[in-house]
Amino acid sequence: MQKQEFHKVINALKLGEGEKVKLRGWIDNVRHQGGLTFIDLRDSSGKIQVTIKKQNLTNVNYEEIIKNLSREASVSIEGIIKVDPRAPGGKEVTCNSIQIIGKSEEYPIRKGVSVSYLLDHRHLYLRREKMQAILKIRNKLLEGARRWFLENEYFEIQCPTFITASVEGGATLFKVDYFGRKAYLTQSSQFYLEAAIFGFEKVFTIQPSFRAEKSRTRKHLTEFWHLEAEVAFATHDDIMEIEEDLLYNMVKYAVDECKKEFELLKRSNFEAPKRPFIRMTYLEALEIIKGKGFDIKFGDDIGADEEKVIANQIDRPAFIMYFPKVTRAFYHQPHPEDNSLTLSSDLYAPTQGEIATGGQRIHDLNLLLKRIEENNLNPKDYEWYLDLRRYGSVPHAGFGMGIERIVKWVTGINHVRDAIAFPRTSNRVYP
RNA sequence: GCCGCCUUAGCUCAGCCCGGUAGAGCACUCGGCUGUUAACCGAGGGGUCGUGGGUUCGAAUCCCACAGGCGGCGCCA
Repeated sequence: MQKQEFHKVINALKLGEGEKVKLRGWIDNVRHQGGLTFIDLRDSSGKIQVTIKKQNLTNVNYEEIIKNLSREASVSIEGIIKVDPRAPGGKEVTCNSIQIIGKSEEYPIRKGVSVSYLLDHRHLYLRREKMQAILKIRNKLLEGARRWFLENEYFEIQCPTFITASVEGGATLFKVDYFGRKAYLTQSSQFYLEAAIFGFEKVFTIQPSFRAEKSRTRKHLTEFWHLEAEVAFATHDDIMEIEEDLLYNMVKYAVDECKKEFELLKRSNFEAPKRPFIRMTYLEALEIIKGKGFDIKFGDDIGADEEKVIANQIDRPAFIMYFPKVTRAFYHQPHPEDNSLTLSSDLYAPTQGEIATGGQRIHDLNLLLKRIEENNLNPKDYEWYLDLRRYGSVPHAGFGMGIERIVKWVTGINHVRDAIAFPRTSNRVYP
């Protein structure tokens, strides 16, 4: 298309009475009124009402053009800004000339359609204001994260999707046929990040992880975006401080940059979390949960109902520290004062629950081998990972955050599948 | 993997308990309307009631199986 000067809707709304505008975008809604037609014109920046009056059109005849003004048709228009209290937002465009760029068939997205219908039509639902707002906030959260990593001199590395060994012995991996060999889709880049710290020291990655669990919850996807970091010489305390500073700054950035989007989601009262974040031990968490009448004992995992107890009573993110060894994967560093505990923590967001997990990794070769055996795993599966402890091993720590869970928390939506453009769940790989 | 609910017009649902072969709203088509905000008013077209089997003179309706979807648990980020 020839390059032309068009206004963005957001800028058109700043102009005064009588100023000329050229706009292009999509018809969000249309209302015919005899010789008068209203369209809500939408572009990537917002919506504005355009009035098309029979006598004002210079380029085509009115009856001919309104036939093709269906929802989601793409159009370019020229007109004049008019201040009018009857228009949404107080301003509208009186149209002088209109051109249909692309006609639209009967648009399937309407009020009152079901959740599964919207998921089947996600490729079209994506253009609705609500989805746009969520994804813009997601975008700024990720931008905020990258800015923080850049300011703090981290190295961004990209890790493989095809892998051979599991990070968490237990979690279910997607199996793929790799030219006749068995391979899997990655569930975490942690081991690769650990390899990268020997040289880069502070590294991070933002890429998808895959879990072949048929989870039917509002917080699980089979393909989710995983923000992971690993830091040489860092302790468990250091890594919590890093998680806190990162999370605070990425949320603050999104809140500052997306005022309009938060307003649209009716979430203007959401603020960047207060600091410092809460730090409580696993044992303290158990006491709180017991206090609510739950029967839970040392060594038990914190289940969904128990997680809610904690999530609903915190006013800012909270670390739950020092999980028992029996609840954690083999690579976690034992607590120096209590060998049954680990130097690890889950990070909970208010009302949401777990959004990140981090901790200190075992850097001693013999201890790591011992833990592999205790977990009935085969050391041969972890040869290259063990190698990292053979050549200048250093204490180190890292964490992983679930991007969609953070988006869900920040935007207040009630399912992670709306926190990503094209969600993948156990029974959805389309569109 | 387990538990619960749902599946009837393009979409959202009513009808099912107490069996007699279907109805509303929205969308669509046509007509009307110069101030609508999910516009409105009038008319019209549109359904082998998820699939298979069973009971019955007769099944959307009762029974069984299967499939798909949604919600929750487990698992986790």
